[in-house]
Amino acid sequence: MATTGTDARAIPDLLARRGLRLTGPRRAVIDALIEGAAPLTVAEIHRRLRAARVNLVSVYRTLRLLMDLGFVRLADESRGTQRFELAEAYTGHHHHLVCQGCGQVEDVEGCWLEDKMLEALNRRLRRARRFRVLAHELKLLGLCRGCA
Amino acid sequence: MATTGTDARAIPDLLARRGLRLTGPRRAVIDALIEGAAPLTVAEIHRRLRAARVNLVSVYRTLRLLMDLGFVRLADESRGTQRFELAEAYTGHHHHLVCQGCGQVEDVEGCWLEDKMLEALNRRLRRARRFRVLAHELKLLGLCRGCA
DNA sequence: TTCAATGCAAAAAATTTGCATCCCA
DNA sequence: TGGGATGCAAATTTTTTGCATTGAA
Repeated sequence: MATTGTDARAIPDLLARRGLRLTGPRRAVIDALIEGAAPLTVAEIHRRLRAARVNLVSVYRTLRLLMDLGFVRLADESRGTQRFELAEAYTGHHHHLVCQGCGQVEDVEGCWLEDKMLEALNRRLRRARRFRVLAHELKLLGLCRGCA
Repeated sequence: MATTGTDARAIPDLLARRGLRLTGPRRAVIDALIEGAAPLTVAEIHRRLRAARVNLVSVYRTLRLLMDLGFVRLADESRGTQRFELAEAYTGHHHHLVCQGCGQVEDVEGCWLEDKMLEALNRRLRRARRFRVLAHELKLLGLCRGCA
């Protein structure tokens, strides 16, 4: 996981400051996202939390909450199931390597898209399509070590 | 839809040439993908086919078949449900505008990523991560006309 | 005519909701 | 202690599978 940006370990405090309760399941889900080195599915998070005996439904509910608060985002799911990761404020801007063999997703730090190109593209889409670009995602598809 | 590349109307013939049967549901799904100006969900395709009385299961099975044959690809689903579009051989290389308001997906023709940048990136990932890049997807997230 | 393809029903997988109980603030 | 959060069960939604029937070649 890219480690630029704010420290995600502050998220529990931010939750508390908003008047929300800091419970075991919530701490556990946040920890799993911090420790996970890449976007995780609900099932993967739940599996990592089996020691904490957290209910699957609580994983779903906590992720929804963290999404609504902007701490977590949906990192594009490559086959059917959704994958979640910390918001870019915590991970830093990065992109994804998606293995077409096993479906695993890895992060790649940084961004290779040139600002000038992005600006020109945004202007053009704003004018020609009336679409306002707010963010971008680049996904590199291919084969990982194991699947090559 | 970008219209560079081979004519997708040849797909039925290609199916037949492979010894597969050209049935009503298959023609209908292919037509829907050709006429649809952007990646479509199974539900959207099924809705467009209600006049032809095609079973939902046949939509799923036909899409799977077309995927396996390389005529169709999974265009990244932005929220839960998968979206399908014709392979790049038929649509031409393009990227997607995804509205964060309504979830609708539009195509943008062409590619603004520079070849040199892509090549450098591929070399670097091959060396540093042993990941072999075969394709890329760029998604521009924002707000469409209606949702702005 | 024949066997692949379809439709219907039902199973499986993924996600959400209702409600009684629990426990953080 | 009170009300938000959890867990369990059950409902929804999305996708897949089994099997008898149909229809394209």
